[in-house]
Amino acid sequence: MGASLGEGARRKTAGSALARQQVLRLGDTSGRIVVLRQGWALRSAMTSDGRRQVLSILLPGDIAGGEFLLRDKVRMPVQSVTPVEYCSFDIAYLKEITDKSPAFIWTFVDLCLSSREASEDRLIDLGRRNAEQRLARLILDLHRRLGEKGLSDGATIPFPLRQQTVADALGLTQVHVSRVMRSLRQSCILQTKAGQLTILDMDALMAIAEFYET
Amino acid sequence: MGASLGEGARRKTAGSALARQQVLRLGDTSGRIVVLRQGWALRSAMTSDGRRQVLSILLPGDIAGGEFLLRDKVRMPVQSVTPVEYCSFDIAYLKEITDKSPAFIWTFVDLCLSSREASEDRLIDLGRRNAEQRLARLILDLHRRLGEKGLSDGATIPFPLRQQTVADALGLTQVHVSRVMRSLRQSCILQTKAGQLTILDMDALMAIAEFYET
DNA sequence: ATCATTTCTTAACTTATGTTATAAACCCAC
DNA sequence: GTGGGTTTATAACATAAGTTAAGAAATGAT
Repeated sequence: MGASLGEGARRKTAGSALARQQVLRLGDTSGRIVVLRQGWALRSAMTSDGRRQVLSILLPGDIAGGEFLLRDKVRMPVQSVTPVEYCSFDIAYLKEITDKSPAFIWTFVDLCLSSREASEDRLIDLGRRNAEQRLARLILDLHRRLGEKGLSDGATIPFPLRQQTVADALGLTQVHVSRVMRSLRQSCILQTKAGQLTILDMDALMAIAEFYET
Repeated sequence: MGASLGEGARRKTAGSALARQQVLRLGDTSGRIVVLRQGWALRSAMTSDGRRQVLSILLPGDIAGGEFLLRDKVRMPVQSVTPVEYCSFDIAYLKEITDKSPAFIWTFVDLCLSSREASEDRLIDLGRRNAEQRLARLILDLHRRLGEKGLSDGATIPFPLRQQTVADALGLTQVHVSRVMRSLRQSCILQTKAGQLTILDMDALMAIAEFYET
């Protein structure tokens, strides 16, 4: 499972994990900020009766452990989708940095706020949009984020997510995700092949996602 | 509409509004942090086809404008439910404070993170829980928050929300909220009267909300 | 290549929630 | 207190999404 976290007071550590591993376990004592360097991961929660809700899909550069300051235990576990590489900082290290250059902390506040915005956008999706809209928006969001990181190839993006994972992110079932994907494929809006997803009709996808009309 | 915001560079201003007024308008230039002092308010978003999603229900002491640092325009409008009183700080003022006592900023970071946790909890509700569970959790959440602020009377809390508002918060319709409330009333789990809500059977409500079983 | 496992597809059927409509209850201004 | 607007209750009906199940396709290990 790669170099593990929480082994003493090392300022900065690096680690890696295979696909489908728990990277941060529920209840782990963390005290560290984890940054994903390579690969895809999920931050998710389980309900008491075993349903899963994916809270965020993590791409390279994203911060995995966000609760570090609020609580000493990991509340939302993180698991790898693909093989991943990550690094982590001790929180004490972050505090040292900000003591030296206080302005830096605002970058960090921005990060917190923008992750809140992201989760509120998902809230609107789950509360007020149907399955097709939710899927369209998820794909466009991934397309944008991957593009910003130089990880997309035009309209084609890597897409390592299982349908069950997409379902857990969108508050749907795997069967329904399959239905909606079929519909989008049959409308020639998108195409999937070998872990890649291609947007064939960006306008149509954006229309479904309500990215146009005011 | 009370003393308005953004009238020059005043460090701190106070204001008030009647019930059902826009307190922060979409697109307003804000640059200020608004703290609710009295009354209830809503932070909400609209979809392009006019559906509303309530992102958070604000109680006295809560921060209304959260986007101030990320963007100069209000993205999620805030409207009063009851008559409200609020005060606001210029962001520059916050920066001054944190320059003087840098440790204070961590309180602020905590605030950001805990509001993200709150919205992620809602995300789990909307993605993976049914209408009855969502309503039970909303009521328990309000009961807890009001209790912490000394605004509840044992099992009885003020409840100024319209069913439509509850529906917009839970991703449901007003009609369905009415149905679920009836069911909870008929099960003698709760009671509503004159803008007050009383939890008659806390155990049953917590069981529905999945606050027990692991 | 072959087998085992996982994931995806599809169909038939069920259900929770949405929609529409109407009447009753409530609230407030005069 | 009366009257008009808002909010809630309820019913009948519609539909998006869930459930279950079984086979096909993809993936991974040997």
